[in-house]
Amino acid sequence: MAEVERRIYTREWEPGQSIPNEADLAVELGCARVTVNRALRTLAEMGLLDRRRKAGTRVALHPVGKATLSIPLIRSEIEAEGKSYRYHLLGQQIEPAPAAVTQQFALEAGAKLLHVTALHEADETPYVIEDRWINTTLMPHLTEVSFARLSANEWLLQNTPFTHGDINFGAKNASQREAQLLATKTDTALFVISRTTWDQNAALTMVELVFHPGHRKHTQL
Amino acid sequence: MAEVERRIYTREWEPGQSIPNEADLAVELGCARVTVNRALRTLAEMGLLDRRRKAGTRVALHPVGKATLSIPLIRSEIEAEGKSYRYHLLGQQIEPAPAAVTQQFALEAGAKLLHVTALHEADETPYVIEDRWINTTLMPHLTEVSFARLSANEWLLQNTPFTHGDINFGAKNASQREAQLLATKTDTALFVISRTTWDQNAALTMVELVFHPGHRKHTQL
DNA sequence: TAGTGGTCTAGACCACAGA
DNA sequence: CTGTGGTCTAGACCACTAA
Repeated sequence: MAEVERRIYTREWEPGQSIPNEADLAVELGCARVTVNRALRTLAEMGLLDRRRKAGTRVALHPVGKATLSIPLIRSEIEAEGKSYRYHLLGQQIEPAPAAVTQQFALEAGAKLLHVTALHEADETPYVIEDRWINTTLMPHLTEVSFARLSANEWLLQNTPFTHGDINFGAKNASQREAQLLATKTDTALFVISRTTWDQNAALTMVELVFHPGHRKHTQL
Repeated sequence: MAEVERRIYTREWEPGQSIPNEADLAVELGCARVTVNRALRTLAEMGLLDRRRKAGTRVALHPVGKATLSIPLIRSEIEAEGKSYRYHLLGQQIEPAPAAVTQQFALEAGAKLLHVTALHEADETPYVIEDRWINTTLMPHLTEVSFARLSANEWLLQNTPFTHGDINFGAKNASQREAQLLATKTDTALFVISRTTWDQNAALTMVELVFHPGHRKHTQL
């Protein structure tokens, strides 16, 4: 793997260029084909190579960045920064959901769903607002859980298996209420993460996380 | 792999629980140990398992989301949406860099560096502002390249090998100039990606991408 | 120190997709 | 049709680290 990486890096193998097949490389490098396969597969996952059956392996044209973002619990995220965590439930009620939500959940317009809003604090200062809709038609027992102590974020992650999710990163101007909760001015630019979590084909929950001003999500390439 | 995934998913193996070791699993499932290893390694990469030598393999406590974001060329990103791409160079000059930049580049304050600003358009409407500083002390030949036709984004990605990068996602209120370029109002919340690219220990380039209002970066979990 | 995952080998068959 | 990567096997030694 190191040798192949070296050849790519030194441009001995140029971007777009086809490299020898696994069998040949194994002979040349004096190792088993499985070993070559493992190395090339890993490099392909890293985005340095493009592999296709029959067509062979090529050096990726654009060393396309693949950033892996970890999406931890909000509590873990805050504690990882060495700050104290505090949680306030702002509201938990069954109410008619907006169209954007019922549509994702494949329910008729105006269906009543569980709506949970909460504020997470780091070192006694507002960190993020959690605004969540939960599809109680799939999880009716959830109407009896109180999120006063344990956040919905945490409860769901620990108790609800899911198969996949959609995430959107964006920005929005703070509404009056958001500004108040996050101790900032109306219209301040806030970083927003929206997430929908699915189990098979059914949407379980949608959440919007509105972060305090200046918050940045960091990752490595 | 499917069988292990099933056991995790059905809670037959609960979060935090230790699962049999590779050798035992191989016997139980009637396959070779390497095959078990491959499966468990993949599941660990997906975040479903935690593996440690001697300590064994456990079901991950928090099915921690790992979203992989692809960071493509801006042109590719726009063309992938089926829109036409257009590029305008706004400025390209050697000038004293702000402290935040010289610090990252490990240069003395006030060092003169190449500063490139450009606007990328999708379907004739502003898409993103690219504001870039390039460490010309490492790439002196770059002072002679014109980015009038080909964006620095594209040129660098194709010509400059790098080992790693830092990415930050955030939000900012549009400055007057940004608002004008993106055809919006001052103070509108804009989604921002900042990236620093490194070769070994040396920072090559820093770029801030300020997207048009409403832009969202999407990915799957 | 011993148990676990990490990695390698030589050989084999298969599935896919380009030519 | 056929070359390529995808995957599997049985067996082996090693490196790390928790007990």
